[in-house]
Amino acid sequence: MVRWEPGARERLRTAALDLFVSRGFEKTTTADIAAAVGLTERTFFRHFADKREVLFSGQELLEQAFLEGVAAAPPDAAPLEMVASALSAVAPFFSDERRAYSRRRQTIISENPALQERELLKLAGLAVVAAAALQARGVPRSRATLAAESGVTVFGVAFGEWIADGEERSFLDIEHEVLGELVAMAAGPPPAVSVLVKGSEIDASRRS
Amino acid sequence: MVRWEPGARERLRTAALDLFVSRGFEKTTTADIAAAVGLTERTFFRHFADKREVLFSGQELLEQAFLEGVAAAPPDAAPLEMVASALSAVAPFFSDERRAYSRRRQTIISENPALQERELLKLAGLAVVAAAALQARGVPRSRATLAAESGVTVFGVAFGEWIADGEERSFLDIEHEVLGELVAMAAGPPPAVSVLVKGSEIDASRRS
DNA sequence: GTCTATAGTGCGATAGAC
DNA sequence: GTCTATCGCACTATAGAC
Repeated sequence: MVRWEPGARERLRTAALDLFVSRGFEKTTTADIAAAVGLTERTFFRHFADKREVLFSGQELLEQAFLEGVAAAPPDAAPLEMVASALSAVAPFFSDERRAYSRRRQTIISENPALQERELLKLAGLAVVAAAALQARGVPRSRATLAAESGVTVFGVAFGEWIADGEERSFLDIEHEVLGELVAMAAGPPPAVSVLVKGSEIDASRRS
Repeated sequence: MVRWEPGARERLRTAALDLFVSRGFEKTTTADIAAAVGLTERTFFRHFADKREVLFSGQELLEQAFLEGVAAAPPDAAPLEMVASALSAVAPFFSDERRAYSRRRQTIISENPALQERELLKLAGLAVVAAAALQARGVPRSRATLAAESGVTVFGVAFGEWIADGEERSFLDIEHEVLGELVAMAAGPPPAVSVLVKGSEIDASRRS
């Protein structure tokens, strides 16, 4: 007789999501989750730093794909092209078979501010590693940060559309459509932007 | 003799920051903070929903300024021009006198992931209200979201530069420089982006 | 204002795999 | 023997219920 079944991590993850769906996140205790797979609360915390983290595994894989995407862009690629490449590289994670699971998971997250916080932190982490990768390819710091954050914004908006009710386009298609929209938006207005501050009109345009 | 001194909220806020700076965020308990201003832990929680929130008051004012900025843009303004206007509208919050305080506060936040999470949630909230304001001015949902998120990205990057060591430019100047960089970056590469997915080159360009 | 549930930590003990 | 996963227990702080 084995003292412990293998794959405790995975079992905890699936049990947690099931419990969150049926009872809600806050009404599920870490002890509940552990008990559901025949483990103790203490063991839960050896696998996950905190209760929320059980919903956010696999982040490292996303980051890795993002990095590989940046690296895969052609040598003379502009920052936004590297970002586009990174976006393409993560698309395989969001296959049609995964869409139902993602929707279930996102329902839980959208109901809990604490989980939204964690999600935002993970996205921010993605931007940080992407920015580092862009810098490593010679993009200046400020521009690398901006490009990486924009990429993550596109990723987030695309994800939101991908799991929307009735949506059937592929994640990759949506990503590139959103990226195209971002580029079009930025290209739209003239570089010199005239704005209103406290009622008085000023010229806020800059040439660097 | 007064039964309680006025301005409990403010006193709690300043005492909290002082304690966080001297002892660190995690080693400061909510009871410590309350005791420092002669109140009970229970009172602390009547003023702030949780321990982290004590560092994030005044968010409503920022949101309001952002909204007013969007509203102040000319009737025919493009989405990014409304965003530029919103960015200008929040600049007065970040005067030179405030810079030292902002640096102190940010040091604490950057040392604590839990605080970063809260900060990200607040920024996301800013994007949500801004997106709603843009939609109210006729910008389509997807584009409004994208513009609002980009605006918040610019705000965040600008804030990071504003509190950087040795930085002396005004917040408004930095904001518009960063916005200009975003526009330049988007204008740079051609709309058709060729990317690599899993080793095989594909054409990911889209014309909407 | 008091009481209590839950999250999360520290440390020691145990049991199997190698 | 070492390494790793588990358990058990005592403990604090947060946060919400009463």
